[in-house]
Amino acid sequence: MNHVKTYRKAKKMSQYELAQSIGVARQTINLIENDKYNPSLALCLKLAHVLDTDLNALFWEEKNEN
Amino acid sequence: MNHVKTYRKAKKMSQYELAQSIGVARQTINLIENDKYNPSLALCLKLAHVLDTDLNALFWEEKNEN
DNA sequence: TAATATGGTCATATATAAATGACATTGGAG
DNA sequence: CTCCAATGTCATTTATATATGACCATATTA
Repeated sequence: MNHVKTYRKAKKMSQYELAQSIGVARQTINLIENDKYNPSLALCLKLAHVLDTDLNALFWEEKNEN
Repeated sequence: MNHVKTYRKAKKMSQYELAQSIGVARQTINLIENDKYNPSLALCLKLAHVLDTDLNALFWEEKNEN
């Protein structure tokens, strides 16, 4: 689970607006939010910038297996 | 510029060893280190875990445009 | 009722990440 | 110098990210 949807909602953007603002298709945003696949690093970086956050906030999950 | 090579050297691993440890080809590591392309998020996450670091440390560049 | 905005999903096509095998170069160790 | 490990790079193939167009469901508003 990533946190794209949470950050998008915080900016009050629709999937379409977010897609437009980073130059991808709306379906791409939808699939990413629903973990249907595996975005490229370049796309992750664009998302982080548009959503005023960073890679870790959007995509990093700490492992607590010690 | 990403910091994969720096973190790999810190772990004293070769490109081949790093590639083996995350299940990709050596060339893939080489291309990523030299910014020849655009790895997937899943691959970035594996790299971060194997190199005992996180996404921001490897791939995030702060923008200092204020 | 209809109309619109948003989100989820499908099928098809294209661009590119990644695999594979090969070869050249570099640097260190003998 | 030779030998070898590590790296850089090329060409080809395969898997998949992404684009595009479409359709459906839901909620809201006229």
